[in-house]
Amino acid sequence: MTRRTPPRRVARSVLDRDSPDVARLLLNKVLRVGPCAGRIVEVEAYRSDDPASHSFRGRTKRTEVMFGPAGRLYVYFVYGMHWCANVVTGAEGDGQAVLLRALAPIDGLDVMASRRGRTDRLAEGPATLCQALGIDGSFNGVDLCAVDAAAPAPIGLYDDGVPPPSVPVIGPRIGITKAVDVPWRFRVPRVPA
DNA sequence: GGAACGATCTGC
DNA sequence: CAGATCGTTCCC
Repeated sequence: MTRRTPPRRVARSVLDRDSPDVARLLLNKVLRVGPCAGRIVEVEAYRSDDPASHSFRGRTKRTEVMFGPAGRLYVYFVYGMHWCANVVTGAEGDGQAVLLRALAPIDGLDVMASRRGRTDRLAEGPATLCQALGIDGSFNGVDLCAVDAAAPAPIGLYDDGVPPPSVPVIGPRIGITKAVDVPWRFRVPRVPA
């Protein structure tokens, strides 16, 4: 993937809208955590009026960040061993987020490979993505749209000029048991060349 | 206080 | 296809 423009941070205003819309916009954006970076190629949208969402049952200690302002990272622990990361979207109080499901690695491949214990499929799946980038609970709530001194490592969401796909692959979300037919998973299609 | 259940991944 | 493994949530 050729970088077309110098990377610049994604503006918070881009994220301050409905998560299914933000989900499409996040495709092909770049997430950087320390020395590692990758292009976002698969995401899922969640909303508070959505039975599959953590925010569906209202504000709790865990979902506090999800109800906060757009642009922060919502990190949660699941299945007793995995971390998953979301970008919070919408207005403060909305309880919306976009789950990051897969990245195409750009920088820090060696670090990612070391953390993953393998050299292929470095960031395919929400939990492996977090493992590859070193994202854990200490990253919960960090701001992706500005330098966050409280973050465990330099982190941010960037636009390097590569636009979202005009026609993303759309499908149902993975691993949920409610609202299983809602088509809020979005993926960058495999490009012809 | 206790139990059920995950927005998953890996290896068999 | 089942096991790993534990925080969060909800019910008694």
